[in-house]
Amino acid sequence: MESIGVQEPIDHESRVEQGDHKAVRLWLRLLTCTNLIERHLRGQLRSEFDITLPRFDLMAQLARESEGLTMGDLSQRMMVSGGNVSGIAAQLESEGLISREPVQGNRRAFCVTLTRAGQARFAEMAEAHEAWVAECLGGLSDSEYGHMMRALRQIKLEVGEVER
Amino acid sequence: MESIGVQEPIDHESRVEQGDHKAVRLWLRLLTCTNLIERHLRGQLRSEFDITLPRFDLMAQLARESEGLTMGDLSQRMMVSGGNVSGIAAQLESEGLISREPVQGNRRAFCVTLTRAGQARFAEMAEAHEAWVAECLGGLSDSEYGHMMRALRQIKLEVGEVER
DNA sequence: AGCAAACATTTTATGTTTAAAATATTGATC
DNA sequence: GATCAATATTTTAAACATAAAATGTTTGCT
Repeated sequence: MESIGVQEPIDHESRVEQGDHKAVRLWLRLLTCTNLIERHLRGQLRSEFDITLPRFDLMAQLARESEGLTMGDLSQRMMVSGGNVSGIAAQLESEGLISREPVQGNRRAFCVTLTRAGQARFAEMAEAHEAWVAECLGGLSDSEYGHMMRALRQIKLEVGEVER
Repeated sequence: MESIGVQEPIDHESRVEQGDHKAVRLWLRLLTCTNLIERHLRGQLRSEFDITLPRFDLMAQLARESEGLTMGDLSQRMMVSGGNVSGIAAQLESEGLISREPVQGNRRAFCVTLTRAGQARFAEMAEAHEAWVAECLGGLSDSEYGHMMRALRQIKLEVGEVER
């Protein structure tokens, strides 16, 4: 095991110099935080359930839609490329956690759903996942939570504008 | 959770339940936001300077340390694995943007620095980068900015505790 | 019907990222 | 001074990610 950054955590954010702008400082802190949590969740999923974050993510999307989703839907919701979804889905299918069946009336598309085994497996994982996230983010007050949610919504809108 | 009584009050149960959902919602929003910005910056760096985000990040770490950094320092500060830094540094070195020289007194380590060309190149990119970040995050009020910075610092601490 | 454009997915090539094993060096201890 | 653990880096294998080309399918248009 390599165990990076286990000791004294020197990261993006703590090395920022005074000359850097407010926005950059916020961005680096945002990035650091997200990376830390993502790394933690990835490690937990791996050690507890021997699954990767992208595979968990795909299953989570399906768990919200009992009717199933097409590959394209998954690509959109997971915000990754179609080719990527193909690969991840192929693995989950080979493990028997999802199934891909033809859609009647459209022979281009597949309808992807969780198998019975996939549902059971996901239920276990989701409970643990929720607890891990709560450990990381549960310490915020209601007010802090509200501020964060509002600010993030605004940021999301602004990035959308910029991309246009 | 403590769960002292045999019959748990419904509102306590549901409060916990709700709290957990809250944390997950915040996490998903945080992740989405960060990914959106990261994707934007990655695209801009690619189209404007034909460089990837990890390469830019490595150069940014070096730009802050005129004395240079070892590969291990870089790994820690970039929060990526050592093997990853090896690959990225090899590319930047072959492009003449960084140099890696032996450290006197420690034949294991390398001292990595920006070359003259690397400094010039980074200066250009950093200016554009700051503007792109400001486009995404500059719309927040001072108060919102402060709330975000405080909340993120707390989250960072909590994740650190959890990892221990 | 014929044909072109759009759609849904997979394949391919390339590159990033990680974990783990491998290599080599250093320092401490006996 | 021999040995062993810690350190610094590279290499390897597997998973993930993207863009772009390829493969089929559907729809609309004439």
